[in-house]
Amino acid sequence: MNDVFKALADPTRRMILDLLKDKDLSAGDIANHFSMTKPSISNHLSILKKAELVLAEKQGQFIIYSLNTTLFQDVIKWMLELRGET
Amino acid sequence: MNDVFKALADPTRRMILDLLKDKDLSAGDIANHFSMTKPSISNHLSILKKAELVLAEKQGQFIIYSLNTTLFQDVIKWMLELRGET
DNA sequence: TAGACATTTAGATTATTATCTAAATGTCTA
DNA sequence: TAGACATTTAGATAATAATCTAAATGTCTA
Repeated sequence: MNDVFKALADPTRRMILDLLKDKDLSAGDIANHFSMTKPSISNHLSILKKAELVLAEKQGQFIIYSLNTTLFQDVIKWMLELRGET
Repeated sequence: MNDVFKALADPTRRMILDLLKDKDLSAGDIANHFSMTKPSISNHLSILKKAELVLAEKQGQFIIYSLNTTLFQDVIKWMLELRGET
């Protein structure tokens, strides 16, 4: 779960997840939402992908990213346990 | 919420929260659970305190730390929203 | 009130991370 | 198949963060 927490620690990466909530987007579309270079966004995407918070599917020359919230379950479980809500 | 995510990104700090789940502990008690110097743990505690994930109460020469899970609510809400469970 | 103890602060070092520019890779289409 | 476009990789730099030792601060008690 460490990769997940590390990935969530950066505000840009959390914003990317927020963007993907509404619809899947290409790397370029995502980058266009930020005042940051494409390689920087590409790096953030690779961190999110390594944490399995996003999925990447190649469609021709585009790579379409989508949200994967399955690991949120583990985080939520950990938090609820800390709250004593086993 | 950035401070919360930043605070949660470090495994030592998450372990400290796990420790405090069972009972409140002094800074020294917490430090004794780790193979790290007391100043390092003190630094981690200050980051957790800044994020409001722990509360610190002075009792004589001891400082007793306790878990504060109120902000977890915000994190859980954010995650559920991303999952489309508004 | 001197000394022991608990904790933090200060300052330095090292490791990690975020970001950039330039270049490489792969895909589409005229 | 040449060139345009989408994305990533490589390599460098700068900002953050984790950790340590040494010292300071505050509190208790003999």
